[in-house]
Amino acid sequence: MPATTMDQLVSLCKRRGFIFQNADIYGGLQGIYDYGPLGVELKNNLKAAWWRSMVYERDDVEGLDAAILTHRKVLQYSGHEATFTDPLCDCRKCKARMRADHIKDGKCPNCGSTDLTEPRPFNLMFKTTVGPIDDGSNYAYLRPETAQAIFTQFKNVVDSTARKVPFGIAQIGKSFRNEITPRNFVFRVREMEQMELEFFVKPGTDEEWHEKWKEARVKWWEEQGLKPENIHIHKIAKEDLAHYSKATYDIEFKFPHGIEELEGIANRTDYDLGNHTRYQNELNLTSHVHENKDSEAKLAVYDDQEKKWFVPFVIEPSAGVDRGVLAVLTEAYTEETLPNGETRTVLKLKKHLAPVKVAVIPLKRNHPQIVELAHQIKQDLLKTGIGRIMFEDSGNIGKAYRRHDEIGTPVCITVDFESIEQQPATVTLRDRDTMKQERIEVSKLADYLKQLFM
RNA sequence: GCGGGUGUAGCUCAAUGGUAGAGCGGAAGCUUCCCAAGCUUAAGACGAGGGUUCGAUUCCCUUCACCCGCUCCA
Repeated sequence: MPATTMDQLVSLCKRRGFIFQNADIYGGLQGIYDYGPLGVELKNNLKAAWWRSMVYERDDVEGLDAAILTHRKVLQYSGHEATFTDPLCDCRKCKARMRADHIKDGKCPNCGSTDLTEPRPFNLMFKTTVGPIDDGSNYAYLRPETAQAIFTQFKNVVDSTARKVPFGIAQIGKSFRNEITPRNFVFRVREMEQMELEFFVKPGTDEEWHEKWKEARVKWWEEQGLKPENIHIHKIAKEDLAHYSKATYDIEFKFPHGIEELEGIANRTDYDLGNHTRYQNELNLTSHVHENKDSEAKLAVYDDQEKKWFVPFVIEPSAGVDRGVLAVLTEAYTEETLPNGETRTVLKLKKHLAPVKVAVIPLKRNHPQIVELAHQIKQDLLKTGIGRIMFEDSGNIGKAYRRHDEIGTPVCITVDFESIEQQPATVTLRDRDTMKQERIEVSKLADYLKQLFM
């Protein structure tokens, strides 16, 4: 089977209502996309799976949903404001970062090396005015990552939950980056959604936890349907690390446009909590932090055994929701040739991700009794709580099946003449992947589906 | 941001300096209708703006978006 192309996915996404270009009718906004009727279901399902695995199934993680608008100081002390606003070059030799216009003759002013990166414009943060007066002084940022609020709320979460290290705080939400080149559909976008966990550990145990989280996250992506052979682990070279990171693993996936990052798992050390802390000198920080007289907090925990305060290290598994959706779609997209030569497009999504769980189809759409029974079955099955169940009466039965193959509906239920003529009433269940059918009593449907989907 | 390419209906494509045609899809209806069947009916497009021209979807300019490289990292 040929690899899925981006064009195939873009076309399917638009045709079936997964993802649309934002402001389409006005020409579109670069790097901004909207999720349509099926896209929102798929995305919600993916986020729910993450939340369940991160928060519900663990005993050491709490959730958070912080604001998008972000206090300037937060991003000043996080290091974002300094590194995200001007065209900058990095020296690969001494790791200094400098403004492009401070470089003379292509040499690093720090060490003289000529091994510099290309100038990169770092005006990556969106600003907006807060309050009615727009004189440029009252502004806030749209957060460039969800992580910072987890750090700034660290103490509130600890105080309100009595959590002890090791523990984590999970958050799903929108982030904004004014990317230079949005590209490759929803892979690189300016408004994105992240699923981030900041996991706080005792210094010294950080490397061990880093490994654990790497394994756990790969396993999770496999549970979302990504094939192991399409997943790669990439350890970031030291000279390429982000300003806050001691070590980073990328979980990469074979997207239609190439093998690229799906999730990053960084060891952020004590950099962030340290930077947002006022009394830094008392804490034996390992990171190089900026003096902070604006913060009122000591973002540290007390070690009862050693009788001293310490700043936890942070392991951060940070995944892109939009990239996740793209990856899952890429993997699920399948074109099969049927015996009669027809091509069948099937989205072989994992059941828990499928936007529509079950389609209920009347075999004949203008037969009142059949239609009524189909409606009734749909309403009854809704009570199972397995997710979206659709009443489907467009076209003929073959078209309905193909339509639901293409959007990944795992099960189609068809109400036919036998359903209304014989007792006990039965319907047919059709499996998306095998196209095989079986008859089942209507009274047993709910239990059957609950078992299948839960 | 730089270089290259693309832009015709929801999707895939066609034609043309004289204002557009198809397949599929979508809508309504008929058909005891189980894998894109058949029949009937109606709907639907030249990305946007400007210029040249008697006349532009076609030529030119600008712009917007997408794709491919450089870049990148959720």
